[in-house]
Amino acid sequence: MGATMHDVALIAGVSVKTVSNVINDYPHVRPVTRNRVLAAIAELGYRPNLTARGLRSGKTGIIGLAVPELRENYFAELADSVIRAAEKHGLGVLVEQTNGDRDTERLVISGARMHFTDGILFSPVGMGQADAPLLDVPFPLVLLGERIFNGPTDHVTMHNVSSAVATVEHLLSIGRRRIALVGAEGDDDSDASSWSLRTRGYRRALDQAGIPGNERLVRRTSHWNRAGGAAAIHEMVAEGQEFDAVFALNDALALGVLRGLQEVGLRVPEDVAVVGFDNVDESQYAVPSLTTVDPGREEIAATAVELLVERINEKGVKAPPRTVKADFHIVSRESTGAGPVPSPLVAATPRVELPT
Amino acid sequence: MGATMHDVALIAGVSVKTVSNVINDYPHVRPVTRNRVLAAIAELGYRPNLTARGLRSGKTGIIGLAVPELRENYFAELADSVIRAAEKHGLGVLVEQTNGDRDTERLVISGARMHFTDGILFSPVGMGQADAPLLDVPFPLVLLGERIFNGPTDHVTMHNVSSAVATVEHLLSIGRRRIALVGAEGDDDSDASSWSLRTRGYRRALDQAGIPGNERLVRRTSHWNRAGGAAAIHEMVAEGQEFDAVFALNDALALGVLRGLQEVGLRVPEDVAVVGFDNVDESQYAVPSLTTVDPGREEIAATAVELLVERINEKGVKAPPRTVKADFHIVSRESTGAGPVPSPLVAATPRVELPT
DNA sequence: CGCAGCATTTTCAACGTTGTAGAAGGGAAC
DNA sequence: GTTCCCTTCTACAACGTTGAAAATGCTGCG
Repeated sequence: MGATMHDVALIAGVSVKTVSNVINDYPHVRPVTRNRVLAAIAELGYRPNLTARGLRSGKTGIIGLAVPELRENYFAELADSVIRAAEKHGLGVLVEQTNGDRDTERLVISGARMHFTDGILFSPVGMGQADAPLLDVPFPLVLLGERIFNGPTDHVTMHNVSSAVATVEHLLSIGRRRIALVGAEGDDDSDASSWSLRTRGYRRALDQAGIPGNERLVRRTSHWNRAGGAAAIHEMVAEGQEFDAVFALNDALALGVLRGLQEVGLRVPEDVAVVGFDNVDESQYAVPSLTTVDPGREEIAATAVELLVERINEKGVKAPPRTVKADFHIVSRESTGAGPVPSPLVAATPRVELPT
Repeated sequence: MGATMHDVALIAGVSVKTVSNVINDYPHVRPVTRNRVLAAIAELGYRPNLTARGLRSGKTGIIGLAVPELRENYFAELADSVIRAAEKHGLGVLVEQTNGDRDTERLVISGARMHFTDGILFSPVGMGQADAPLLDVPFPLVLLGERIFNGPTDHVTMHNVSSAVATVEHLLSIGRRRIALVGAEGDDDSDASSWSLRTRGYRRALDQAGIPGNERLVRRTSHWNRAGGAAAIHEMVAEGQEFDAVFALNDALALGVLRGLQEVGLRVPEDVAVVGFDNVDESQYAVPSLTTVDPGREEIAATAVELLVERINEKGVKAPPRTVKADFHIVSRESTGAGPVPSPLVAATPRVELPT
């Protein structure tokens, strides 16, 4: 197919190593020689074979990103940010979809398909805390999300509890007292999943405000999508529950909540204020625009890539695993009564936490 | 880092080639030997080095996908489909973002960063028909979209004109006569861009119905996003234009149109029916749910991957470039009067899908 | 017993690149 | 003039794998 270094060397009348030296900016090459080589490269349209280079160097310049599904807005936007962050390090990103399926996730980190990559950013959804030992893999791996804590790898996550506290405080500050939570996944919020952590923040904020919790206002949903959010509203209304605010555990749920409220004739924010979580692009275009928690997606992506690059470059160093939590803020929009201009509200806390 | 074939050979007491033979299921290996090798592989946790394999074989098993931005729903969903299609062929997908920038797009197909891939799926937005010659690259390339036709490569695209005709016919069939178009990008629709083709379909359908076109109802927008769609509505209303339907050239615009209509107090679909284009996931959850053209994204992705795989595997064959257009259908939902429950629908060519 | 025919395994070279070692050439210092 | 150093360039080997071809050993048959 393409010309090789050998062809270039032949035309330029030098050794292949000299061609290599020119390409890699080795200092001791005479300008005359350099130009001759560059001319030959141009003439042949030569491009270095990255596979061969990768074999020599032991690196490919590619990192893997394993997420559930790109059609979920949050992960598409995360991938977008990761690709941009990786580009700054000169890295390409190979995207793998796990569908949130535990077996697929395990396959991905088994390295079965990922051996072309220098390391992997992994956002599990199907695997849980019990699978933590499986993360002890022989290649650089950075964990994203909330499914597994205190694993053997670096971990980038968000302030789930404190941002949920801040969210509820925001709702309290605009006078709401009967605040529903939409998106619980069970009755036991003692684990470290997103829903549990955010639910604990919700309960803590109510406690601190001296407001008695109402378990009828803590709604489970079959899925974290718009249908789930809308269904939760219909259920609560059918039961005759009274509420003046909804904290949805992600934006997709919140958008469904907005739809559900419209369908039952409740006004937002006059009758019910709504807050989501994730700050996906879409939230700012909803009707009304959606107040939401920006969990620091850009920062999460940039940090994750940086940690991975460090692990890749200092392979020998068996430094202890690090955990980083991104700063969050609440983006206040129409669904909680803010004007059309978004205004950041609450800011966050320390970033690096050492392993416990 | 990892164990090599050589290590396995040493432990199993065979040559490296025998290890290779076991791994590649070469038939003439004694079961005893095979088992010994497999045991050694298991013991060492050996994984073949794909880089070395790639160097030998000249292939990497990775294809590139170059799209504008993953945060645009359509491209996220396209990437999702492409990754799934590629997986069926045992291929990984390296995703590159061009931001729709012409120079970045040219860089991507120059092969500067993509040399690790066996071929590229390329969805240009910044480049245009004039850049067609640049697509004559020395590696397999499959073109997606409408920016460039009759180029030197395989091309997968959609039925822009006829699906736009069908869309307008759908609006006519429910009694609408003053149909606005939102998303034009200029006055000259003679080129082959998405907007031009769809706009020509719009005009043709009106012509065929004997309805005089009203250029005041053909609206340009700064961007194909929700803000652009909403702004177009506000402008038309401010100008006092009368219209009973809107054909938005993509779903993002259509969602903005829905918002704009609500803001000015027009009901959908009673006062104004709305149709979008793309059938992104989001469209089915809008309020009201959005009637839209499904341009056959799944089929486009699967076809594009297949064409690329063929080119990769028959590299010598300089077969003439092929063009494939995916089947489309119109998905009828609430924004044109379809109820939430499957109801009588207006047919479109060549297929119609019932609302979900 | 010798050899063809086959199953099994090995040796060798190659994919395209880069690190290591060192050779060739020129100039400065003695 | 000799020695030493510096610049510039080259030869060789190696990264881990696999195709081609050759080597080994066994079976059956004349």
